[in-house]
Amino acid sequence: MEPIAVIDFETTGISPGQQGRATEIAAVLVEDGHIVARYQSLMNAGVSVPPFIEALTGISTRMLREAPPAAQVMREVAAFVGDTPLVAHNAAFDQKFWDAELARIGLARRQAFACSMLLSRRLLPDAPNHKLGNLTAWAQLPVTGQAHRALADAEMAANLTTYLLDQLQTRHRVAAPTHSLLCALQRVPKARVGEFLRQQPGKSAPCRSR
DNA sequence: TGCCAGGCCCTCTTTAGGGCCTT
Repeated sequence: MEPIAVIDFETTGISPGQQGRATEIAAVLVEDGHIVARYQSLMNAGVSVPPFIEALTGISTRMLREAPPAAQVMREVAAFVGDTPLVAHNAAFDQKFWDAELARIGLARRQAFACSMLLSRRLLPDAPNHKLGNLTAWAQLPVTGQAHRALADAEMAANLTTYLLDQLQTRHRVAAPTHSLLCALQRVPKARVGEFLRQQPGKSAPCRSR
């Protein structure tokens, strides 16, 4: 599969705007199932961190005061990612902040987002739920650090995405899944996932027992 | 004044409602 960039934001709220700004971002580049590069930074958008968010993330207003400006961080992470296709867990959330923070510095997103949460709902229906931390534990993937910090969550989402790609290849015998396939799969109604996967071209031969 | 995210997904649904998931 082509390289992908998995990103994760920490923010002051649930939606961009006056009450919602990014406080931290991480991006990891994944090639051939391995994380090959990492970017992580707190960012100072001139906002205060609500007590609930500080308790959740450990990120305080004082930490942000000492962080580089949000505009500088977004320019750096946008350059780090380039045109690499994007992935995030519950990508609708991260996409909103990615687009909003880029717009503040006059930039626009150039690539599509795939969502590891929508994909896990389709490919891991037996999981007890689809929270990132719980999926990581359920699939016995590595614990990458403190949950609700951007780099740890981005690495967990990257590991989960690699796991989902492995499921596509070994369980569903899709020979060469692409980011475009992930974007299409996440929009397929759950009841039609099996039919969709059976129709994929380039499937490898069925496994034969010895 | 009152509201305050929003798309996905399931079901005791479809002329709707509520939980999930992200911070």
